[in-house]
Amino acid sequence: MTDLYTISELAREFGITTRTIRFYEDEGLLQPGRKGRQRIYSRRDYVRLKLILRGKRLGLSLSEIADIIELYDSDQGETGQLASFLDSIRERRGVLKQQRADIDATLHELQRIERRCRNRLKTLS
Amino acid sequence: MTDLYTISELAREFGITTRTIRFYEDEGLLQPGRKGRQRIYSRRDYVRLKLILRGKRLGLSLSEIADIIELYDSDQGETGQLASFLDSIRERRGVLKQQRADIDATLHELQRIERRCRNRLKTLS
DNA sequence: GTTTCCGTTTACGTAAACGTCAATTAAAGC
DNA sequence: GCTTTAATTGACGTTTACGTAAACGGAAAC
Repeated sequence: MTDLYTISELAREFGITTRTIRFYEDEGLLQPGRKGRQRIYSRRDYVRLKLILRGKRLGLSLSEIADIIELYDSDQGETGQLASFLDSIRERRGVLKQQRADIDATLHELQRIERRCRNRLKTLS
Repeated sequence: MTDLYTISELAREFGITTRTIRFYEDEGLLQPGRKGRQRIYSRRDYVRLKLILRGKRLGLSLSEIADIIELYDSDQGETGQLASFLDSIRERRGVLKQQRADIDATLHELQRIERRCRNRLKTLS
C-alpha cells in the first residue's frame, strides 16, 4: 500500500528465496530499512532488485551488477569523474552490443536448424 | 594449414588457457583426436570452441551450452524426437528474446544517463 | 499459554568453472 | 646426447552464488 515490502513479499513477487535477498544485502546491493530487527524494503529496493535480476539474466556477476547500479545512482555527478564515467558507459554499451550480436547470430542459426527440421517433418508425413 | 590445431594454438587464438580447453573436453564439449598422447584439434573442434565462447558471453552455463551444441549436431533427426526438438528450439528462442529485451532496456537507460551527464558537462563549461 | 508462523543470525555445505602446482613424457633445437 | 620447450595427467585450491540446517525471537491464532 505505502510502497513498503516485507522480505517474503519480495521473494514471492520475484520468484527467489529470502536467502538470496539477504545475500544481496550482504553484498551491498540492497539496503533495506529496519523495524526492530525486521527488514523493510522500499520502492527503491524493489527497483534495484529488478535491476539485479535483469543483470543476472544477462549473465552478469553480482559485482558487475553492483557497478551498473552505481552508474544509475551516481547521478549527482562529482564533476571530477565525469569523463571516466562516460568511459564506463561506453564500455558497457560495447559489451551489450556484442551480446546482442551473439543473440542475433544464435537466433538465425536456430531458425536454420528449425527449417531443416520442419522440412524433414514434411517429407515424412 | 590442414585445418588442424594444437592446444596452445587454440588457446592463443581465443585468448583462453590450455587448462580451460582441457576442462571443456572433460565436460564433453570437445573431442579432439590424438597423435600419441597429444591432442589434435580439427576444424570441428574449432567451430565448437567458438560456439562455447559465444555461449559464455551470453552467460550460459557449460551444460546449457552442451545442450545447444547438441541441437546443432543432432541434425540427423532421429524422427522420433522431432517434436521435443522443436520445443527446445522454441524455448531457447524465448530466453534469447528476453535477453535481447533486457539489453535494449539497459541500452536505453544508459543513453538517458549519458544525456544527463553530457548536459551537466555543458552547463559546467 | 502454547503452538505456529515469519523472520533473523550464524555457520557450514556445495556446484560450477576454472587456477595452480607438481611430476612426467615427448619432441625439437643444436 | 643433452637441454630447452610444449604437452599431459592428477590433485588440490579458489571464487561466486547461493542452499541448508540450527537456534533463537516475536507476534498471531486458537
